[in-house]
Amino acid sequence: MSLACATCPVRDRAACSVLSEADRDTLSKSGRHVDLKRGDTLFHAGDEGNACATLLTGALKVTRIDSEGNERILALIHPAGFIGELFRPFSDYDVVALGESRLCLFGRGDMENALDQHPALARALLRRAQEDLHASRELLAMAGKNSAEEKIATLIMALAQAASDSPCHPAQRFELPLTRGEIANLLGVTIETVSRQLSKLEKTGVIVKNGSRGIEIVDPARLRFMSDLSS
Amino acid sequence: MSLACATCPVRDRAACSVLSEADRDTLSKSGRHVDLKRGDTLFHAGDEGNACATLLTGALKVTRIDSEGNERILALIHPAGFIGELFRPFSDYDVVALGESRLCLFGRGDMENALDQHPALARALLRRAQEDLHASRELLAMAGKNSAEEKIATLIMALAQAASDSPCHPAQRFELPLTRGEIANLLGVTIETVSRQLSKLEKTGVIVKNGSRGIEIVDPARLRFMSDLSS
DNA sequence: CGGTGGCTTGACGGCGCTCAATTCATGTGG
DNA sequence: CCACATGAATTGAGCGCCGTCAAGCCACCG
Repeated sequence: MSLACATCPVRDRAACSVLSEADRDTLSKSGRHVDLKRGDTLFHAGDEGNACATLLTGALKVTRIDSEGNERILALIHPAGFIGELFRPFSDYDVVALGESRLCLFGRGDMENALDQHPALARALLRRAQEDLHASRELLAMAGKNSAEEKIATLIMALAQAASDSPCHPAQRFELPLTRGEIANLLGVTIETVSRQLSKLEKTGVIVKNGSRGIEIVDPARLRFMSDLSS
Repeated sequence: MSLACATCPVRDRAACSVLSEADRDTLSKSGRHVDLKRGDTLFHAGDEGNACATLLTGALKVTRIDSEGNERILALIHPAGFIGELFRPFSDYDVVALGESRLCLFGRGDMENALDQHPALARALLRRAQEDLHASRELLAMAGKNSAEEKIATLIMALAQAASDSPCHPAQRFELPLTRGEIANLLGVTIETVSRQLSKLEKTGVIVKNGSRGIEIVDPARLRFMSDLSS
């Protein structure tokens, strides 16, 4: 079952884009597509990590259950992202779809073989891993901000950026891939605080809410000022 | 100037440990040792990232200055850790020594050549990157905990673990590599809160303070309970 | 129609931030 | 060796943001 790399929505950005046409076709023979809907689990914490995947469309969350039984969201995965701990016997996290998502799934062994045969692929994955690390540190910086207002503003900017097709400026209107509870969890605040902050942003004319998930950014400058990103 | 890999303190754990004796010697010819003392900067944010390094002894912090001019600590590097963004034109973070530290420094070009010639090295670096990612997510989980008590307890456990030579159990006595201000910064609380929490831990008989940096863990079980790590 | 899950809004109290004073540790010059 | 300066750490007092608890709203669905 060969994959249609030619029509892949992330063919220019995913790790496999560094391979030649021929090599990519070879690798594609060992992969397959997987479709998930919101709430579907791709990997369970504790499973043996014998698969990895590239996200084509949709969004995923990486979570862990802490000792009190609370879910903690530790990362978001966007299209072209790579998931899979190649070097641990077990995966440490749950990976769950936040919406309709399509992935390109590979067996661990196949991927490891491909890594050995194609140094360029190893470098591409290394690059991805460093980008993930960067993203995680961004998240850490966001979680460390003192006020809830700052956290929410920063997250909205980041999600608007991710929802945009242009890498340079954020989408003006978009749908939050996360519920209030997930936002709260990610930022380390409560649902009520998230809800209040969003209401305040709407009342002060910075955003407009469309239903519970839709966001329209009315005053990007002020939003950016509130989040004051250096990056 | 060849490096003495044979006596390297992290020769079994660093990325280069996957190389054969001969290959490691070849790589070592292009590297050199660097010694830093507390406060010395290894990389500046904005510098062109044309070097990378493995930490042999000591500890480093990875920081960024936010738009308000406050330092934010985003990661700690312990011996055998690898530093260097191989795929970005500029480094995004400052990397500063927390104490007397020794590193093994390589030029970016040399390292990239080595990566292409030795797939095993690329895989080792990929593994390290995933470990860094894991550590960053641990930090994120810690920063997201609600109470300051939990954060401090978790950090002390983690630092005790890092200070121990045994991978399974924490050191009973050790020196904090961080000042109160750095701890506060890392955890997203204030200096005063850190100080108060440490005093409370001492008053309740969980730890004993030796000077401003020394920590002795008297009741590891209670400390672990307070931090309730699942990992 | 009632039930369910997600979201919003309000009232209240506590944890931690702010501001401020004091103590401690360290190094420097007389 | 002491006096002093300097910076870090500790401790206290007061207040504000946000967490907790609770009630109500909205959309969707059986």
